[in-house]
Amino acid sequence: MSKPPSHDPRRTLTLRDVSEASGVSEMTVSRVLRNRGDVSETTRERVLEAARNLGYVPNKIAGALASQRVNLVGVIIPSLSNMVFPEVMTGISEVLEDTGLQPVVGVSNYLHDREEQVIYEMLSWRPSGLILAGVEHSDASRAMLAQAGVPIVEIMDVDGTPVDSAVGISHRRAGRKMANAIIAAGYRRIAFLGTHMPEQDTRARKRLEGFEEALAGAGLSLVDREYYAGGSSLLKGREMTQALLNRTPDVDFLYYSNDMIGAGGLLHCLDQGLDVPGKIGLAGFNGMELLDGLPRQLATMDACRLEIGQKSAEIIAGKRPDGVIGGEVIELTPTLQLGDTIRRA
Amino acid sequence: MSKPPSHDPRRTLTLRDVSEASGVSEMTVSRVLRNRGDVSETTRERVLEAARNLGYVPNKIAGALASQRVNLVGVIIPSLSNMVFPEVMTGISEVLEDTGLQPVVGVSNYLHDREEQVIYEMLSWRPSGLILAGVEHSDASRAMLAQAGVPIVEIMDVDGTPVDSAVGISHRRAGRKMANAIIAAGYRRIAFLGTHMPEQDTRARKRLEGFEEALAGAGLSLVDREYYAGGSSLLKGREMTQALLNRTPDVDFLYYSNDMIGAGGLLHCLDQGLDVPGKIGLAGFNGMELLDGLPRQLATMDACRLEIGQKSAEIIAGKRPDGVIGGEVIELTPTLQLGDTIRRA
DNA sequence: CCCAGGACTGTTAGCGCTATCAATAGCAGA
DNA sequence: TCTGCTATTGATAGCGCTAACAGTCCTGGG
Repeated sequence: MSKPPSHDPRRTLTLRDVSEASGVSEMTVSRVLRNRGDVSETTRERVLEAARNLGYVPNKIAGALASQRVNLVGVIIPSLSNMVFPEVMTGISEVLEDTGLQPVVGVSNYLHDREEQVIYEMLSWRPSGLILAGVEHSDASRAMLAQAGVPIVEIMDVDGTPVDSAVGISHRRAGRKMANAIIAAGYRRIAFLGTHMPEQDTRARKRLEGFEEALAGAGLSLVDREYYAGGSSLLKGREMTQALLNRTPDVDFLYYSNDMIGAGGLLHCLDQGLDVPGKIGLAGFNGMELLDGLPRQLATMDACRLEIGQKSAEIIAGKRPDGVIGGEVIELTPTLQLGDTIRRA
Repeated sequence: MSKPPSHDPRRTLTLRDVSEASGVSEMTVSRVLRNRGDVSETTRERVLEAARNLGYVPNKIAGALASQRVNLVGVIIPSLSNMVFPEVMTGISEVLEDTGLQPVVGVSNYLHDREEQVIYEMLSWRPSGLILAGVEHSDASRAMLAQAGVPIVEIMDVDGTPVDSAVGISHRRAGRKMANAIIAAGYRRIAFLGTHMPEQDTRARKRLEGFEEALAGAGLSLVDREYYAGGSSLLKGREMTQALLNRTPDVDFLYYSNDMIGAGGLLHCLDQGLDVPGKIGLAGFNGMELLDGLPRQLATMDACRLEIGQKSAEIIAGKRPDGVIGGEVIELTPTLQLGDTIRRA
């Protein structure tokens, strides 16, 4: 295609190489490559051709240092395999796409220590903003975030005090809402199945807390609970459900901490020929579209993942309509989908 | 906790601030913070305390520019919602964890143009290496990669000519293997259901090509095919399967391009009371553990995702046992799992 | 008591790019 | 012709950090 580069191939190219090849100053090359400032059309073309021929790729490290601007936005999530987060990412990318900002993903594995490291690592690249899941962080993390001097958006959860901005839902309220719907449908012997969550998944815990609160309000309490560790899958859901049903055969509702294990439970119940939702109801959390094709539609609650991603990115990009600068808390309202696993009035 | 910082809070902290606060030179601070070179224990502690009090976070941009070293590894994948890639990421992170390298994810949305942009963007940060999915790239992309001067690993697929190293499976061979198993089980009227993949998913296409090759070798050809666009889900699988069965009721095997739609198809067939695998067999691709709890285990083929991630990271980290430097091609062999949806001899 | 050598700390130059301002040219209006 | 602008290009000075080398001080052997 293009002429082979004439420079020493071992050395990496710099602006100077392009400048020499095109006969203008480095500054002019820089202007052309960034599309900034006035450059005559002829010069522009000459420079672009030289850059193309050489195969020059700018060094953003130097550029960022000189300009004190970095077009990166750090996104810190607990896990990639959770499927919730890829969808949030989609929302983020969507919005950032036409802002010149680029998301950079870090994974904390639900560990606060690990999160702290990732925050430190990210901040050391001086990103234009940081989006991170949850409002619970180590003291050191909060201190770093508060000092960072860039917009910080905590997502997924608004039950707590954010460092700066926050976008999410109230998981406590979500739990209450689900509980109320279940109670309203006449279920009384309700059990919970979910992550073993000492510190792990705070949001699941908050949902459960809200759930139990609402039960208590109706004079009820959980008749049994079953925890598991590790990734969620259909199989896990089946196993847990079987275990629980063996132990407490007379439950009439199974509340799962997420749709995946809920779906597993549903399959198990159907296999057993149980009357769903007549004798036993089920509900999960998350509104996983993925699972739409199951024999029955699992009752669930949408966590507004896409919207959370979008709104958080808008905050970072300074795109919020009202021109607010920081400290904004956006609470979204999850919709309850009764599906086919909670009986209707 | 710590004393409030005494510097102007608007300005971001630099080494100099820590140096002044601790009464040593910037260089010594740098040494302490990077844990490099000899520093007396007392000095070290003094510096660390000063840094902690101030809440100093090093500027890696400056550091990278000065040292010409960047501890970042670019990973470019087509999509996060595919579930295949998160698992690859897990393998990568696992290996990079104790090398001081940090993965940075970019998403190409299965578009070569977009991929080219992401490659350019990533290379402009001068990462220590690049891992990217597939061996098909635009000419410009290949040129950039070849010039980059850092290890490049193309993953998932080895049917093609990699720029540098590659780790993956032969999708063509995988398709053939599956076809042969299906033929051996006595199925004859075989249909394909999968992504509408003009350019989209090259690997799915290669599998199909291999599949059809093997059919042809046995004097067979696909009796029907059904394509879809968009993300895969159980529901999509159901719909496609229904459409295909309506059109061609006498098929005896359904070969899906991935497990998710395969699972949807399986649910549909079971709903319809079809005799699986007696009258009709099904197979997918990917070995999604996620789906393990389905009523029947779908026949599938493991794509070695975790291992691909690990091996590719090892190459970047220079950890390959044999000390090979580059240009290594590692072909992994996917295992066929017959599950419950291909009849046994 | 002197000096080699180790342990520790400091000084000097950039890394490759961009912000800023200066310089030059070209051209219309006074 | 001179002035005042605009359009275009260049020169200079860092951005915050680290590599490389240059001390400085102290210790033990001769």
